[in-house]
Amino acid sequence: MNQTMDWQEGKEKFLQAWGALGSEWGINRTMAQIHALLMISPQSLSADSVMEELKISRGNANMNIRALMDWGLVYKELRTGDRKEYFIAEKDIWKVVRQIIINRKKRELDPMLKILDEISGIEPNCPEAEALNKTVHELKLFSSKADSTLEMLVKADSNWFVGTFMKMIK
Amino acid sequence: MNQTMDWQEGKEKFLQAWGALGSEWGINRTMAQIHALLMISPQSLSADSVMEELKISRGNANMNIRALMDWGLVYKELRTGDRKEYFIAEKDIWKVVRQIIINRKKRELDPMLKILDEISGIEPNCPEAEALNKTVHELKLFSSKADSTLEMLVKADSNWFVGTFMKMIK
DNA sequence: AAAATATTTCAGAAAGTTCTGAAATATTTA
DNA sequence: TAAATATTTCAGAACTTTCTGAAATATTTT
Repeated sequence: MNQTMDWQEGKEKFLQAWGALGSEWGINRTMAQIHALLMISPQSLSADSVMEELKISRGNANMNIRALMDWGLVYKELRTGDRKEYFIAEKDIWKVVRQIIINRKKRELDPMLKILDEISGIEPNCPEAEALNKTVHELKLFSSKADSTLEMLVKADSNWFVGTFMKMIK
Repeated sequence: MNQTMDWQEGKEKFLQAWGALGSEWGINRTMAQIHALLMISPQSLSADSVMEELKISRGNANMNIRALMDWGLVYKELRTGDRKEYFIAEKDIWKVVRQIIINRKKRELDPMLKILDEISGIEPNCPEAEALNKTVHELKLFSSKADSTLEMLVKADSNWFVGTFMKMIK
């Protein structure tokens, strides 16, 4: 019989999968797993709960929760009459993706555009220099387009995206 | 005086920048640098030239050139009367990006969709299970959309993309 | 078929990253 | 202000990834 998966097993699979995906994206495994755990938690969790659920040390939990907050993917939540801090993840997947785009764009695309500018305009006095110039020029065009596309995606809200953009590709 | 950068210096900056960008994307530094080197070379290069230019070992060069060929970003070129193999990079940046999308989609998005399907339909008999179901459901919707968007981008050719898509965001 | 040359493989070394756990610091309560 | 509790930091350990270089394999020439 096609026995339905139970919650515990589903949760574990999900944490695993999200952690693996994270590593492929240069986000570390634990950071991705903490994010996943918070995404599927109905309540906010304390650092201790995170440590226990994922079997990780206090230092590790602290560092990665902090990083998630820096990325704007996790918020602190204070409960009155409780000294601990609790953490809650952004659950709107579109907002999550948007935060990630913003962060990566800042870290990667912007520096790349800067360097391409610096390399522009080398004296084309040999085939090598010409080839370099050509590649740099094309990359600049492409990056600027990518840049404005991402800018647009970041500014657009979820509904606009689903409505307008998705209609286009039907 | 605003002295223009010379070719050697520009090349080095470019190789550095591309290598760094690669590591942020889970592509290893050397692989990215070999790709960059081939992108800005007017001629195809032998493994030996790559080794010498980037100061890397034969094994390293071989492994990463191989990986680049697997990704469809670099091709082998044979010269008549020469026993060595020469390598040349895909220089159309749009094709490069397309290959990368294809590869990453296969490695990441497809497995994620598969796992989300497996986790679907857990008995919602507690708030935890409900929250998991909700997250999984939303991720599935989002991933399918991302999937078809990428499918479209992959099928579209460069000109279509620049014309239609870019006009839309003006 | 032997010599010359080119390519691939892979074990161990080097480099890079992530994690632990205990100490330091900060904050709240009594 | 001292004790209790919570959070942060960070040196070294554990783990992961990447690289080297020499040996094995493959290919071409004589």
